[in-house]
Amino acid sequence: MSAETPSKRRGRPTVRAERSAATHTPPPLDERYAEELKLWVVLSRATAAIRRHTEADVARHGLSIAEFGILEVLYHKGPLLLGEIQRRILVSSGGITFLVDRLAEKGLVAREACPGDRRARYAVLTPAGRVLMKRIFPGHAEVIAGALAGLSRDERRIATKLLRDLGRRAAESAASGTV
Amino acid sequence: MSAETPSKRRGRPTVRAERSAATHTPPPLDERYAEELKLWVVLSRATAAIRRHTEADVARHGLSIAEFGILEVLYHKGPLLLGEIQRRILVSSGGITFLVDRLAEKGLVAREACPGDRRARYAVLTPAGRVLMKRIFPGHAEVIAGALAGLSRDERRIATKLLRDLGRRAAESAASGTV
DNA sequence: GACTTATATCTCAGTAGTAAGATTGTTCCT
DNA sequence: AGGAACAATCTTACTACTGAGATATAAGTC
Repeated sequence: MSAETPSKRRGRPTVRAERSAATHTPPPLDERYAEELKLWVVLSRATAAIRRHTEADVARHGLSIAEFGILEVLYHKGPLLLGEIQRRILVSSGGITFLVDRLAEKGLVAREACPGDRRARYAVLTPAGRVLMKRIFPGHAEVIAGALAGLSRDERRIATKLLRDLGRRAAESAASGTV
Repeated sequence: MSAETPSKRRGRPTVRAERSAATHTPPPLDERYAEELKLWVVLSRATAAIRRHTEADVARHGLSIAEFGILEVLYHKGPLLLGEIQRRILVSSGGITFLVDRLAEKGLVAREACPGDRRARYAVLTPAGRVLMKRIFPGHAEVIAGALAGLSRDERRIATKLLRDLGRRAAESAASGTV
């Protein structure tokens, strides 16, 4: 309910709004969960708005969010099995193969055999990948911090706690379905 | 940092973890924005977890989230111009055409001419669409409420306020790019 | 050691969505 | 009225990603 872009609405006769309102029979009373629905709306919207910031930032370097996510996790955690990355960045099994392929083509990531298990492959950052992350990660962190600047430090702390609880519980009650 | 699925890890020799940790040179100090990054992580994760609930629910009726979003906004607001829907559910201009086409094929939505402006089209719920929403919306609201049950009523209220502020500000500072 | 079950990744077909530009229509200005 | 500028939707080509199944490997059981 706050997504209305101001927009000069030049070519828009006012007939429309009236009509919109006029023929509408009021919704059946689903007031019961109004507050919950509202929370879900603001949660989705906030996430989408911030994601637009992060997408725009990584796009400047020719990366998608998912690609950047892989680079970031490798940058901070070191070599990881493809499946481990998959669980962290929440992408399908086919997706992780595809994404690592593409990062490999770009020369940012390489696959390495896993000594103890010949089914498994590690993804590792190449030197070029590491250099790239070193160069762009700090700016990315700044973009995120900027996008979160609508809250004070204390508010951010509270939000973090609430969202952690919320996410944990929601993930638990979602049965089975990761892949 | 909490996405590790427990998983019985039967076929997984322990060699791997050691190696992972061993060859990893510690990340350069990006402690500066650690709290902000954390908030962004829990925010994304919570949203993703809840979205999985909502997706699973609407999929039972053969709908995608975007399709459901259109039906819902029409259900609650009455006929709307395609552009208005687009701004509300945050999809590209091509996307809204595609989605309304598909809902029209399913017989849930129809296009109607706009009396005052022949470029514009209204989307309206067909009787079948209205019946469907009447039938499935309450259950959907319940699913959402259930997914949010990790927070108490007071916590939800606080979260709503914080997220509204956060989203508003983040949307403002994202220049231009809606389409 | 053969068999069953589980795991890790990959392949491939299909889907949902985006982005850029085309088309058609509207308003403003002279 | 004529033309410039702007707006709403649609078209088309493309991309990222999903999901089901395939392949190869591993571990536990008898």
